[in-house]
Amino acid sequence: MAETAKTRKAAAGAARAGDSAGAGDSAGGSTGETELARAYRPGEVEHAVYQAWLDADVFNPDGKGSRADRTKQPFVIIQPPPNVTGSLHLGHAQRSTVEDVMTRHARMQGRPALFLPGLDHASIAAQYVLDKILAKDGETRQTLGREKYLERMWEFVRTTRETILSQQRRVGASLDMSRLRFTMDEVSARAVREAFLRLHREGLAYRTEALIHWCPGCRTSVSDLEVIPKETTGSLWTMRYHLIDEASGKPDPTAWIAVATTRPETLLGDTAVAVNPDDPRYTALIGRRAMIPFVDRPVPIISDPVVDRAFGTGAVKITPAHDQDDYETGKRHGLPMITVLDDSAQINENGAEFAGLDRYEARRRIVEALQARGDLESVKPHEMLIGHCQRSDDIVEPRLKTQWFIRTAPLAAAALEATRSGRTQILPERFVKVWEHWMTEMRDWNVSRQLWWGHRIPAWYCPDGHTTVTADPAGPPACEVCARPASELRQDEDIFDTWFSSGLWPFSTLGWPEQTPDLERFYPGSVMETAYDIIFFWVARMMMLGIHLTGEAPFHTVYLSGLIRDPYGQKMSKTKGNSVDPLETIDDVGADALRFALVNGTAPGNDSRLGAEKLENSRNFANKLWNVARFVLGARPASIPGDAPRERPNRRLAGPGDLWILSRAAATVSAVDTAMAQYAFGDASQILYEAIWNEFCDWGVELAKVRLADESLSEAAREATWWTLLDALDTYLRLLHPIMPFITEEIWRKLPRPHDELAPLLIVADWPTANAEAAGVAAEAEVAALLDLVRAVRNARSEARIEPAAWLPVDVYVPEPLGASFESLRPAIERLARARPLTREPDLDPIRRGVEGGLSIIAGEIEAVVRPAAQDEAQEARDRARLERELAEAEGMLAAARGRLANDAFVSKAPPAVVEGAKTRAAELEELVGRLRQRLH
RNA sequence: GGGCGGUUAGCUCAGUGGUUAGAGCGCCUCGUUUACACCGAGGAUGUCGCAGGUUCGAAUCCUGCACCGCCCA
Repeated sequence: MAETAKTRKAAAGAARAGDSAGAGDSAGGSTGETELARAYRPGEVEHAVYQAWLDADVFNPDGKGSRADRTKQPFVIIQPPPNVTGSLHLGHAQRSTVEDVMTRHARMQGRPALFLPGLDHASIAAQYVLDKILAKDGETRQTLGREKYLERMWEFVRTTRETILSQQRRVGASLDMSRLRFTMDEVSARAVREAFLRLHREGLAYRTEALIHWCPGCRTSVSDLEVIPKETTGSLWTMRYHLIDEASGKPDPTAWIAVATTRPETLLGDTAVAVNPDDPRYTALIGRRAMIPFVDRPVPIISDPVVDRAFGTGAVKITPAHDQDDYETGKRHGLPMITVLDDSAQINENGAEFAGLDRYEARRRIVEALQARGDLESVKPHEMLIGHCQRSDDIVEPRLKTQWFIRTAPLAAAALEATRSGRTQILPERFVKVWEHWMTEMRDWNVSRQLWWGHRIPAWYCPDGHTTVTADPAGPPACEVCARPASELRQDEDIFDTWFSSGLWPFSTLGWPEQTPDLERFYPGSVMETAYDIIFFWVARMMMLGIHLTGEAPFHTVYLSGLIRDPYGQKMSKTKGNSVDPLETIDDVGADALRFALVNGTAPGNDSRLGAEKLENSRNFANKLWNVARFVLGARPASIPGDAPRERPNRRLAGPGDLWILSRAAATVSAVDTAMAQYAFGDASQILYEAIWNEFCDWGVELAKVRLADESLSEAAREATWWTLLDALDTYLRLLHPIMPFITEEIWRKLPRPHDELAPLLIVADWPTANAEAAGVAAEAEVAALLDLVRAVRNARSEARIEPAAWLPVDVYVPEPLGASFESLRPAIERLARARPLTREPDLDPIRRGVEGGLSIIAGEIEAVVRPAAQDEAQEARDRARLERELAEAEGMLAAARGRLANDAFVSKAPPAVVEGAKTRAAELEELVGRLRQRLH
């Protein structure tokens, strides 16, 4: 690429062609002319900049444009793979941004930085979406059949995949696309098979019949986590089961036991009635039998301490095949387990005359029939929690199924140990408690899904019921128990829970189980960034499987992001219609503004709201940066040729304002470093916002303007000022680059480069180090004092309602050691305070005596008088009011300071530095109060 | 029921024991000083949810309470 070649030449010290031509070549003509557009137009910049990164091959840590130091610890973020079900929302954009900020920061620090992209097949979600699409054509999964259905899925996924990847590019994510992984590609598939094989061999994967959560809509089992309990008002029906007269073996029409239930239809599967052993009401009935209506099944009346005597009648029906508690009770008492619901939640053949009915239709008819028989005692409204499918919102039914499970106890213990020992750190820390609780309570993980889109479970069964598990995609050659040939074996119909492959993600993406160079080098990764709502779903599983299968925790830091909400605090969702499309936003305000808005004002783990206002503010910030760059580039002294390599500012020739700028920039570097080290990206963005806007633009540039235009200064001095602006701008661009990569890159490429700058692009340029020489120089405090003078004059003028354009005489007393700085900055102070003539008095008296008819200025130790052309009484009164207000404020603070110092406890117990500070403070206030009083006398 | 978080300016939010509690937006006054009106100058606005406690000192730490939200059962 032309730009790269050119800058390399420049780096070698050779003269190069003008910036504008070089930039124009690669910026798609947007910057063909030397001048920058008046306003920043992201649409004209972003594509070209992204292309420049791609062309330079800098996203790949080993790419030809990479400047990574291979001896440094790599920085690795494996991106949480978005679902291929549709398009990305703001939450994705937020996460991509945060991940990208970290990656870019590490890259600029010279570390090999890998930000690995991926996509998740999301079985259940994808099938849910595709089924809806198919339904429009009157098709269903079943009518198409497995093979055709999967063809359609791959077709669907090809399109969404492109959408998602292009969105990632628009956001500016510096993903290494050469390492893109999909959870359904062969590398991932191999990892899934191998992981399962190992777990099975170790007895950590087992197959058993157990009660699982069944979603009739999705026609699959789902894990505990995918069931969302919802508060619902249902009914509590109390019905009578007639006792069996053991003599005749028939139900006694006059004797019954009343049981209460919220799901009458399950009575078809009842195999017992249970009471509490300590419940005197029922002691006599224990051991007798009751008749289940409609199915005419005699069942025992058993006693079990789990029965809550206070619930309903104190006697409960037991349906082991359709209720979690009953299942446990059934196992304890050896009760038969009768399934009465089929896959679609219709009553099956065990349901007598109700067979074939939907569960709720069956419920209605059963209640009617009970009432007709006189066996319905009562119906009451009942508040309860009902489990809904996370995906389809159908009411989930507990059902018996033979499924594969992962034994989680040993895995969870190891994961817990990793966080407790500090090998993996969870941020923010408050989530540790949640994590620990979850990890200690976890139940075995049901991984079978009766779906088609996903990794087929690599288990084969022979007619004798033996199980053979293999990692060979072709299947086993024969049953490993009885050696029956492959032709007689049948593969498990089910697929794995998507989170099973997701749990392998940190290493399957790097080629595991093969010991690839990537795995060797990039595993374990650095940071896992994700939203806190999938800490259990995903982080837990990555930790468990990662530690178990690789022996190492998959990352050293888990950074949990908050959720993005709309301006009213609502979760964004497409169905609510309040979701914000990241691409539309980028079209509106640019990717950088979106990124800034997503990071600014956020703290790790805290939800944040995003609305038009914030986006606008961010856009304005981008524009501000653009314009200050425009100014700086346009202010180049004529004595510096356009293609001159950059020089470090000459500190001996620089003015106090210049030193102030450099000092502030150095302080910003330190502050940003501190924030970045704590993952406080919101802080970093705020620090930069304030440094660039409130310091550099509002004061630094304004001071520099005056010097640049000052013909009385030497050419070299003016050049030093300009190089100072460039130096500071360069520092700010570097610091801001991780958050706002496009605009900073675009501006940076227009800056003259120093001879020793080796980076062709900002993205691979060095992260700044705080310049110790520049930090905290004495000039900074002196300039700050003089800027206070300017502020005080402006304030007084404004409060006195003097027209801003008027130039007014100002007499000022400036004590030492501020004199030299004052003289040096005099032209700037004149201009910024609209003070002319600005007369420096050698001592205070003439100032104080001359107050009559003027505005009194007290700025620290500097005092001044502003003389309006013709001061009227009203103006004088306003000025007096201002001073009185200032006096009252100062007196209040002085009283507080004195009070503190009068307190012996404070003086004796507070750290000496604090006491010292308070003394200084009190003295200053005393002084100020004295001055104000004098002015007001 | 258990846990976590929140409650700070009109709104949205920063603020991990130390001067006078901040920002953006909004509000008021003023402004074509060519970097920027996507701007500039100036200004007003707070019982830091409530009640106790610890401390020389509390928005910040502790206890309790209220309200809002989330997670888990």
